Amino acid sequence: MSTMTTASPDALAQRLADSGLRSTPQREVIYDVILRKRDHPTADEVYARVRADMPSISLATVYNCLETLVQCDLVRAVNFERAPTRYCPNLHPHAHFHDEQSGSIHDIQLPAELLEKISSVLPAGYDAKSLQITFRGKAQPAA
Amino acid sequence: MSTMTTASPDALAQRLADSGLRSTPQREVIYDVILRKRDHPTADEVYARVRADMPSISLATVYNCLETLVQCDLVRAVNFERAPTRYCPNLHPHAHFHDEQSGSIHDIQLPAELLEKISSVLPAGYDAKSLQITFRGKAQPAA
DNA sequence: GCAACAAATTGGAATGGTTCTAAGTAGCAA
DNA sequence: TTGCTACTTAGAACCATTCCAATTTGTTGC
Repeated sequence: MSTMTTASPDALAQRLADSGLRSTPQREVIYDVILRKRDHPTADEVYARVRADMPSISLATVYNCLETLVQCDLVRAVNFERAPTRYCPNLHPHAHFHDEQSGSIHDIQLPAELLEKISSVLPAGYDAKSLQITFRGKAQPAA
Repeated sequence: MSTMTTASPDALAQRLADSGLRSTPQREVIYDVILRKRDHPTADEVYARVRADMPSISLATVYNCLETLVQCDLVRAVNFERAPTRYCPNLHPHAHFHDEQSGSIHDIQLPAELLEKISSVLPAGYDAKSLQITFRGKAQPAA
């Protein structure tokens, strides 16, 4: 199926190959760690999780691999304020809700219809390649 | 008139007083510099502009004063990716368009109706205090 | 399998925007 | 004045990230 947007673990080698890159143990474990727990870890958090499986990995490699995964469109990098970059395995278009109390990030589904409406506010001559929508506030844990 | 959202230069002293803060020459000149040229300068750019009027000011003070102005809701701080924070004198709700070629930021007016629609996608329990919308792409200079 | 080349990883140093700190200055209150 | 507090200042510290130079790993052609 060619239209899937959430890649399976195997997709990694393929995507890398498509870009002329190699599938390495480091890239595999990092990708795996991000898919396993579908939250929004920072590079440091990824580093911590990966070291459980691969204690010898370096932080520089974590940064390098995350950058590679972002280039290959396998994960997305998101920034909130000036906090450390977070990495997001959700490749569908969506907004983020940043909970100020807990610091946690929640994905917010966006209807395609709304995305169109938002893009349509751009004046002529503006060609948007990407759109980032971030809410900030209080989120009560869902019952 | 109590509903104006773009403050006049005089509003500075009032707003500061409301928060129990003093109006200082440094705060005045920084606020003035930001209102004068309505773009999205970084702290460094503000520092450069302010030094024309007040050569002895320090960068730390520029950061301090900008922070104060943000607290008093006289300017807004906006972040793009991990680039230096920019300061925005436009207090109306609006989106930003980040032109990848020139690096410049353009304000995009948002209809109130659209803002409501966007906020309405939040599930129950999510209480958003602020909303940031950023486009990224190519902008042709308007004719 | 081996040489040769390219890609990837590594630790540590460097970078750069921002914040912190401790000292000095300035304005207000008794 | 004497104090008190707010504010400014220079420089050090911070910290996420990137850079660098050296090594390791993988791949390709023989």
